[in-house]
Amino acid sequence: MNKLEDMIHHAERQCKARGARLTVKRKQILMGLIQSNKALSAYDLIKYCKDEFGQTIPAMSVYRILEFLQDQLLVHKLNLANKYIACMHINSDHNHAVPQFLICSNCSKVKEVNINQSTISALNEAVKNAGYDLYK
Amino acid sequence: MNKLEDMIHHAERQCKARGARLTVKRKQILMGLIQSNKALSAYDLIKYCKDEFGQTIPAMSVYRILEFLQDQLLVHKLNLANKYIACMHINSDHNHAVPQFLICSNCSKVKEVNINQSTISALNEAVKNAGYDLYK
DNA sequence: TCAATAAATGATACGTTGTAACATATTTAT
DNA sequence: ATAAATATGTTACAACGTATCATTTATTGA
Repeated sequence: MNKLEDMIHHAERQCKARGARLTVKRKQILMGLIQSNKALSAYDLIKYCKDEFGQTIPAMSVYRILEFLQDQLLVHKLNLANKYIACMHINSDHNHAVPQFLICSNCSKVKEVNINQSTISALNEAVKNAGYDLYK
Repeated sequence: MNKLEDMIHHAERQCKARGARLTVKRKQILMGLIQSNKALSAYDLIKYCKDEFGQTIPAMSVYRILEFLQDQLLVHKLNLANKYIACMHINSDHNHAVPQFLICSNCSKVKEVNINQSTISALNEAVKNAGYDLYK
């Protein structure tokens, strides 16, 4: 199986089903995120499109494309970092819970996990009982 | 008990023990991080010092101060985001394991957790067995 | 088919963030 | 008190993010 092709194909059908268009450039950006397998900045993706497809896409367009991909639930934005990662559930039919990320402070590895609200609450409670507060 | 004062006091003794100086400005930056209780950017801290102490600290100085505070194990840097948080263990004597952060993709809440290497390895293994790769 | 409309992308300009290089001030030690 | 070390300031610039307006490309309906 080719995971990349699978995911792109699934993304196309998902867009079509919503009456949205997965244009060439949008597809390229999405491919960049899927292939890189890590969180990328908009400018990382500009570089990727330049290197990979010889396409010079202006920053503004990349930001708009990323916004579009988020709306289509194909991409997550890490607000803290202004970086983006492909949703790991693109080609599955999981329901999209609130995504959370484990981020290594050394190497910036990111692990997407879905944690349901009750678990979050429990964690909150446990931390509080231990005499700490969650960073907010 | 006053948590802030405790932590500052502990930080001062810790610096002195290492032959380092916790100057006024360094203390102010550290206080900002402790009080805010969340991850801050250098420019957030410039604003904090301006608002709180009427101090105008140049960006360069803030970056250097943050580097110093990291060296003293008083502050963590979230490399992915170029933001900084006070180490939650400033006034305890826990040994400093590799810090990890749970970051909410919506509101940017950050939870610092210490996970030992064997747990990380186990997580890695489990994820792999499930047919996924950790984002890197 | 072809104008009218909507959707997508491009260009320009500017505010914010991060850092390198060099200069000054402050502290420490002799 | 002076030299050396430490801490902070200044300037200039590169990278990142976005608002505004302009242009191109796709879709629709007579």
